[in-house]
Amino acid sequence: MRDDPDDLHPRGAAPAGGPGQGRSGLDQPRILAAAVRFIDENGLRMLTMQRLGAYLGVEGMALYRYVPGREALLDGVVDTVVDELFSDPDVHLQAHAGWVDYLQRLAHGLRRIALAHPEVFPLVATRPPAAPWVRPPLRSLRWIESLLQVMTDAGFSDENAAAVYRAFSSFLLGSLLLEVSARGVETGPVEEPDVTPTEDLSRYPILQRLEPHLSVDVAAEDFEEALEALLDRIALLLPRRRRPSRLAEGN
Amino acid sequence: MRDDPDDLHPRGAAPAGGPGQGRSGLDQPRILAAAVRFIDENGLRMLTMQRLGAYLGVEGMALYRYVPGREALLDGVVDTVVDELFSDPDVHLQAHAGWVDYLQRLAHGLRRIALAHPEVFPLVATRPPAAPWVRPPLRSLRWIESLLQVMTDAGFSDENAAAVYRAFSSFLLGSLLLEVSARGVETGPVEEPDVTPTEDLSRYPILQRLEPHLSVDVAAEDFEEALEALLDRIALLLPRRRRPSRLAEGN
DNA sequence: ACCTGAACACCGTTCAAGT
DNA sequence: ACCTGAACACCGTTCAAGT
Repeated sequence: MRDDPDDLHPRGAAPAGGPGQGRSGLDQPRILAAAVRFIDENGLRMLTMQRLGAYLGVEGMALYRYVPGREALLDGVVDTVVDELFSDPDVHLQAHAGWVDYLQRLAHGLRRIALAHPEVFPLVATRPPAAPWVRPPLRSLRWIESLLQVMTDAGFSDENAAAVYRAFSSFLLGSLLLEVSARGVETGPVEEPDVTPTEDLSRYPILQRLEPHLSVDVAAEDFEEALEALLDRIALLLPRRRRPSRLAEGN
Repeated sequence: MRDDPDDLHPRGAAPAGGPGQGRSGLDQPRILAAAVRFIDENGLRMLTMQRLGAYLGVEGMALYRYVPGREALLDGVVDTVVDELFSDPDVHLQAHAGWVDYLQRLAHGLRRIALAHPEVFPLVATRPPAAPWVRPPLRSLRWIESLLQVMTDAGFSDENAAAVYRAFSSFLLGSLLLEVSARGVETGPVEEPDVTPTEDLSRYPILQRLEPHLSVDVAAEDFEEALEALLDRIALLLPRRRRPSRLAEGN
């Protein structure tokens, strides 16, 4: 995934930058933002070059002047959404009160993104990364650098910092994908009122009994608990010196 | 994951199937099995009705006699792959030596499936579940029932059994999707030898320094460790009575 | 400079027609 | 009973032509 925004709009040699550049004000960032909104509103399956064109008041072919093709468009959508982290006032590349605070803010920032764009997140989760050491969902070189920086500064070895990045990615990927996929089925695809209502549950008595417990939405609590458990586990990697006690505190 | 569309043929199989019901021996299970093999060999992006037809020695439209459409075909592919759990000699619905053994075998069974079908797994992870309480990747009612049965039999409350199912799903989803996506980029899409070799790493000094640690494949070890940590966390949910000590032991 | 019409190869899907 | 040819609506993509 490209992380260099300059690479994305290579408009060389500053053009006439006045208010009226082009009739429709088409533009790569504008197209990507429109694509994100389109997916949010209509679902990924509805996104087609021609429909996105119409959404922007233009024929589909016009987009090819700004985007190399559909695949690149999807990559751009993923980058656009992940880059919202940079404008999240509660998440900062630099300022933080220790690695625990940093990872907590980062995790919550990514959760906000996933919940704001539930139809986009599966794309964030499954698009093949650009390099083997880029792990979804934190697929931005700047953020990976930042995380590794914070962890090594906090006293983690290089190896452990890398392990933390992997474990953190795995946690976020699992938690958030599970949450958006559960949310997605609530507001599911508008189907005919199933003739076989929810499949025959009578063959699964335990499932039937626990159904209330399984249907209740405790995703937020689950996320907090799993995050705390992960942070505790990470803290155990620190050299013995002065490991912050993280058992039972109230965040 | 090939990108050039020539020569998409089954590796060893004769096009005409078994003893003759119908000329081509077409059949829903046979079509689904062929689809799985096709995706394994050519990647999900290459799967089209016409190519799958050709793969089976038939025109694409012939498939519509056995499968309602492409979406249903993909659902069937997911089910087919997950159902491999039933024929895994190391995983059993009933026989097991306690819940820890059960969850360990189940986790490793799903990991084997993910690694055997890395191109299918993203589908297992992201297809919208049929019901809100079905969580990927363990999206089989029989297995959900089995897991809940084992956990409640082991003394977990209904509520905790449900929480275990969610936490277990989240762990598997994150770990396995991360692993197959990393594996997928190793054997990535055959691209032109990037002119900008791996993007400009010089702007990310920590990333550059830790690159060896990030590139090394320790997915198996990471999986074991995260699984052990999860099992420890689950054990804490048990009533105080006689909780098996699970701190520091050799699997 | 920017957009559109027309064209091409391919897709999913339906259905009458063949065997 | 099972498969195919032909047809339809829609895709992604290219490119000459319009403005």
